[in-house]
Amino acid sequence: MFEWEINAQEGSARAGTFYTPHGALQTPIFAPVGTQATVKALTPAQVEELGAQLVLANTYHLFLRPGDELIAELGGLHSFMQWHKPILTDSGGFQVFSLTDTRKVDDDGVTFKSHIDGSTQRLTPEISIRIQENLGADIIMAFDECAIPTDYAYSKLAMQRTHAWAHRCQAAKTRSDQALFGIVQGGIFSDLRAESAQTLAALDFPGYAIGGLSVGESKADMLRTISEVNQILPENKPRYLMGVGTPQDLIEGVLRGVDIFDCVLPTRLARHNSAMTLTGRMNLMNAAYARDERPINPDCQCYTCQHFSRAYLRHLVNAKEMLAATLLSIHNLYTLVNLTQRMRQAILAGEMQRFAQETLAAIAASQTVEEEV
RNA sequence: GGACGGUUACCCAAGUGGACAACGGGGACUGACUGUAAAUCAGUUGGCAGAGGCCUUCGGAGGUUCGAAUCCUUCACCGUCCA
Repeated sequence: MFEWEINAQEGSARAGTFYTPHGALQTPIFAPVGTQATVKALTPAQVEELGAQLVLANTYHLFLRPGDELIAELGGLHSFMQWHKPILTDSGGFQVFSLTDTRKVDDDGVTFKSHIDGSTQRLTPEISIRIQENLGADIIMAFDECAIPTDYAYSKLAMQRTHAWAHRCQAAKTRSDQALFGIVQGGIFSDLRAESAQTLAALDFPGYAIGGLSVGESKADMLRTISEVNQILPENKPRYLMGVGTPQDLIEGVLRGVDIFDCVLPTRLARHNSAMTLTGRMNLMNAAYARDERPINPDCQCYTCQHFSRAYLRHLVNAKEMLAATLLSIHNLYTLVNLTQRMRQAILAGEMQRFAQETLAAIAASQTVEEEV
């Protein structure tokens, strides 16, 4: 179980297969985020139809509501949410970072105020693992501390804590049918990232995540950090870049050896009326689309683009109809999932460099146009 | 025919002598969003100029006043009631 094979490699880019109890992941992949055991606005059938192989859910949210023990009692997350392909649960570490005002971190763990009812809650590596074992995902994440990536002193402290917690997560883990991934931290600092990657590599996880990026640092720092970390992480394990991202980020990530991505962007943008394309975003609220009969992207094969005009989508968005969120979520997720599928094909065919160059050039060209306007 | 009440920007609606280009909603327009406290948040919404600024507005016309969306006269239209 949790065997990882590299099917093809071109430069640092890899096409691989990761075997889990709920099926094999053909990487590179983009995983839709379903924080509360649902990819917002979509049925599992729709998520599957657009080509997603893996869905992410969240420890913190499901622990607070409806409770991990309840989900275990009901047969686990797969059965509960009726998603029968692989699931990854995040450890709650990111909430430590994002719930800035209501948390207290110490070496043992984190005390939170619940965003739902204000009650005081506690997460530690052991509690996070217990929750994730109750949820029953195929891939579970070590409990980590994410920090503001440009603060050296704090990044170092958070990194050290993350390492100690990674040990404790391994020790607390009891199920053998779940793969526990370690998370590299260290902000944008080369020495910290190197230390973090080496320390975690020595712990021999079945997979590794790069955390703490795309949270405010520059794009150059993010890309440099990904390269540095992946040079150290073992090649014979999958690598997961957490919380990324945009089409450009996915291409740049794959070029630097990333296998798995997740991001809320496609589904959030969809609910906020924006359609993603490889070359930019389209705000469907804009009056310019009122009479536009074209699909969002004439080259897109998704359900939304195969059936609906920009004019109709603009109407749905404008009228605040729920279907707008569904159709835009399908399109946005398809765009990223399809991009990772095309990158896999390109790597298998030995054409990834060319594909990346062409696509990145098109993205750069569209951004230049926007700046001139 | 008479008595009251009303007419404010795209719509609803506050304002009853100076702090009013005019509260607040809605609508419209625009922007942001990267391991989801997010179907959210922010900005603009009389015209002109790169800000201070200038010009034109509160049903129409006229008047009082240093000054009017606010007071007076009159006309128009809408509503309720009495003949």
